[in-house]
Amino acid sequence: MYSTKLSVSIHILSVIALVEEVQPVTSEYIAISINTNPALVRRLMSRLKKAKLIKTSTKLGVTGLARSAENISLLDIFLAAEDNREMFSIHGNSNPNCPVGAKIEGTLKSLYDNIQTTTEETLSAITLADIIKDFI
Amino acid sequence: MYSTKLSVSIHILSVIALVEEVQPVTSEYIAISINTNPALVRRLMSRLKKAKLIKTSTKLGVTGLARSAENISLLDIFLAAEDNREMFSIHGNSNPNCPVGAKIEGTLKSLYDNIQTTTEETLSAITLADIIKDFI
DNA sequence: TTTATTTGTAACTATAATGGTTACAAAAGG
DNA sequence: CCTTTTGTAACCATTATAGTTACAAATAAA
Repeated sequence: MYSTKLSVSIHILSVIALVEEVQPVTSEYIAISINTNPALVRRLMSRLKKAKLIKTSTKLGVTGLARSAENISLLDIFLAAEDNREMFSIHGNSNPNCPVGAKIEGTLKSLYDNIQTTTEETLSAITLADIIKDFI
Repeated sequence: MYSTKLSVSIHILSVIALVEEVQPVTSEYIAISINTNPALVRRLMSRLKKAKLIKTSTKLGVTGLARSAENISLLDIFLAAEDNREMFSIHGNSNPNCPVGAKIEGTLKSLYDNIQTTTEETLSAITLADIIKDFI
């Protein structure tokens, strides 16, 4: 189970998408909507900025999305938000003197890689624009 | 990121599938292949038994798969192994006096439900038989 | 040029989950 | 009966998460 980083990032981007036309938004403004504290929001903002999803400026705060909501996919947000993006963990250290132990890591790796690819394709088909329809 | 429970469960089931014809297998035998300790194996065995994937008996150990490897899907194993099966966590406690905060939980829930369903369909298309081909 | 504001980040804390381990009662084959 | 093995409870160490405080650096605007 992944952390709430993706969920909170979607929340952050949604608030920005809805307000960017009107005014720059600060981490404090967003934090009030999420009901958490500004530093936590800035930590995620920093990731979103590095992933080129938002524009920020000291003194002004977030000045807007770096791309249109139609061009930001859930996969983009996921890749920006999560450190450990692999869905399943593989146990290491299996016994090499056993037919299963000797090959299990490789087998699981290629198995999981395929599943991961399929899931990421699903994520890339959904955009921020799809999501914010709910809030308008 | 999910725990290694699915990976270790696949390992356990693979060893059983390969050896069941010859002899019953004990948690200790399996633990040696995984390079861990028998209690950890039994903890997972207990789940696999409750999910009706394996047959066990005190004194003998694991007496075999409860169904053929062709009829055990990765989804079956996943559901048996993991407690928290939801892929993404949702942050609670958002501010209801904000258009986004008021609806975000519901929006994320239905969004994630759809993604989850798609991923689980992928898992259900893969069987234990597919996996153990690698070990034979 | 100065000032006020906000980002960006480091450091620390509490809590929860994970993987690992020991221990032992209960079941059951032989 | 006796021996073996499951099934489970109770710990422990480690790690990740979410939350929080604090502050230097950047910068818009007066």
